[in-house]
Amino acid sequence: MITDRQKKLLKTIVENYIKTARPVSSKALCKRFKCSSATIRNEMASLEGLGLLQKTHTSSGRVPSDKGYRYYVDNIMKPEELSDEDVMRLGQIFSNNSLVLSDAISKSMEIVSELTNYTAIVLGRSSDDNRIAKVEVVPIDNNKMIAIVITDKGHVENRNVTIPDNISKDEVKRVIEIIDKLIIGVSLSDVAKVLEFEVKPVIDKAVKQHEALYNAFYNAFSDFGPKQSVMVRGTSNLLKEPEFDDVDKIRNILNKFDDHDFIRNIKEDDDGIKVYIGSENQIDDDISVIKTYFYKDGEEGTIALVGPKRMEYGRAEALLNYIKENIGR
Amino acid sequence: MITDRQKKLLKTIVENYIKTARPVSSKALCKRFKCSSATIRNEMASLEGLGLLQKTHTSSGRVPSDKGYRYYVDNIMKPEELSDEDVMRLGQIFSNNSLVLSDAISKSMEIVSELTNYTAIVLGRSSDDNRIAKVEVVPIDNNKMIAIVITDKGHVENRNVTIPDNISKDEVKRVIEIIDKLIIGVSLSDVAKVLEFEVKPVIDKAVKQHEALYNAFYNAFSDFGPKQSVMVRGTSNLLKEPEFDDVDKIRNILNKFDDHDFIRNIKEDDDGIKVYIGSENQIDDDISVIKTYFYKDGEEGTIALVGPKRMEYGRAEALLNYIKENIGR
DNA sequence: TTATAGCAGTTAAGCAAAAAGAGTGCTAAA
DNA sequence: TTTAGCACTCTTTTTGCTTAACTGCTATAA
Repeated sequence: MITDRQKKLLKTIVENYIKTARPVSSKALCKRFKCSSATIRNEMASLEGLGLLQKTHTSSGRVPSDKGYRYYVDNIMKPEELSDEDVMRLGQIFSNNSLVLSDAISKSMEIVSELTNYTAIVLGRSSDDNRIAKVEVVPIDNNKMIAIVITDKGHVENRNVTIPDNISKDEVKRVIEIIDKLIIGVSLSDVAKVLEFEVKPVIDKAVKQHEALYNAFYNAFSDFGPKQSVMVRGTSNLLKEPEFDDVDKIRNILNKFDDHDFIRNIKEDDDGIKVYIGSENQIDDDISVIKTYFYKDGEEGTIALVGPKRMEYGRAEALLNYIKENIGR
Repeated sequence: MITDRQKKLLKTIVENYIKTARPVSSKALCKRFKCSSATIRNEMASLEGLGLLQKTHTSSGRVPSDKGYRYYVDNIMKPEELSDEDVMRLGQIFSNNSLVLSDAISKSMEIVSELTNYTAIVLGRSSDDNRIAKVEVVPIDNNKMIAIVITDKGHVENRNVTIPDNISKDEVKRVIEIIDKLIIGVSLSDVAKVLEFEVKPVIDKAVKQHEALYNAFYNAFSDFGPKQSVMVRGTSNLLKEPEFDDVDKIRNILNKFDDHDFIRNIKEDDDGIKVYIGSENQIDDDISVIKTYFYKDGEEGTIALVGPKRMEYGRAEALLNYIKENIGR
């Protein structure tokens, strides 16, 4: 078990290290603990024995281990209040309610990245409970139409439809009517299936140039599935931190940020705010990721902050929490 | 004036340096020029006198100066043919014609970034010749509607409209009818003005709760102006090049990439393919930018590649050219 | 003129040794 | 349980030295 004094010591070391990025020496803590450096050293040795602290080399000061950060996050850290400035900056975004949800989230996370110097990630997709409420087809010229699909949750997608030559307007109109009738109420992820197995047979019977026309619409509509949008902002902020002063480390991290397949894996399904410290995430041993799931109006996804392991966990959590709550209005 | 042999020498040095990233020594060129290193040294000294070559230190081999690269790009380099692989990778994108134009451009530039290891930038906006062709308003629930605006060029934008409480459906309907009637044919950048000076007076007269309703729609519609979308992809690719092995340099460059206001300034209005070498661009002295303007169907913008000054200019130009031509179909 | 061989001079880069500084662990005493 | 003191360890910085890679220049040959 860990004593109260050890707990306080761990807290002080973690917070000191978060602030300064330098190993914390026993001497530096004498005043605060009103005892000699030797006493502190004894306690530090105990904490190291428990695996909560570590040294960067034999004669260095102490640094929290991953386990130490974990203990700090789980047992010591208290929820933090946002500063007035933080609230003010973010409030502006959410008070503008003509913004589409995904834009509001992106913008607010951009601001959080600025405020914290961490990298902000937003993963979004339309959730499976989006059902097609309306299909609108607008002709642009003889060969081109815009197909717009609106779901019951207010999600909008649009695609180009290229109409092959030598097809009468009537036939096009008939195809649109057929699709419109059969596709209303279908979930976005089922559109391709419904087109193939329910719409196609009807078109085959009712329309002359059925093959070409069907294909034109199928191409446009078949990819409404669960595409995930990816936003990564403020990568350079993160690199200002002193632990990222090594070219290879930077390259490695930026490679991951550039790899959208990798970033998509950051997806979080847990509704709480989760912290992944150092080796607990796949980015880098010096990095922590804090993230949470969100859902609103047929749009779901993950918001995440990527910072140094020396992250201000309390503040990061408060910021994510604020955004999450504002997403839910 | 520059002699033929000097021209050939400059060409060899530039291309050699582009390949190896190491200063080119006189000795290394003996074989190719069938003469002694001393002869090469004399010629190198002349080229240095003309400002086309420079040394990294007194006893180093030669490296092209900015002026040297410029001479190479303007007078020596020949247009390059794309390799079959390049064409194949890019062709896939443009053969899929249900992709919205902006997606096709983004995707193809992403691929170019992969192929070249340079950073790809796409700046896009709807051009001023987009006129509103259709306004569609879809109710989602009692308080929320989605307003969709489609232009004659096929551009689609959507916004949330939050309807204040205690307003009858009839009034909402009337407002939509008024807006729809007056806004058709208006250019996107004039929407805010038209709403204020033409639509508002009509609504004021015809509708009871005019103030609140007008504001709801104005908020949604007032920002259709020239917003510029920004895409930056493959930043980490660029950093693989050996000249970016310095942490401060990397930080400086990434800072610029993260700063979307800065990136927007990369905008190019010239229809040709332009090269900005080293100090000619604002990013970094070791960087070159190659870019061009594009326009298609009411969408305009800039595509750019950011690479080391040691860029394969011919190939980069060919790639941009290919994409530009395919945008124009 | 133009090209070449030879040589002195310059610089970067790598390596080892030395010196300084920051902290620790351990022991013995309070 | 706490503390003072001291030996020890490791990092960081500085310095000098050596090697290798080039160049510029000069004198000579074609």
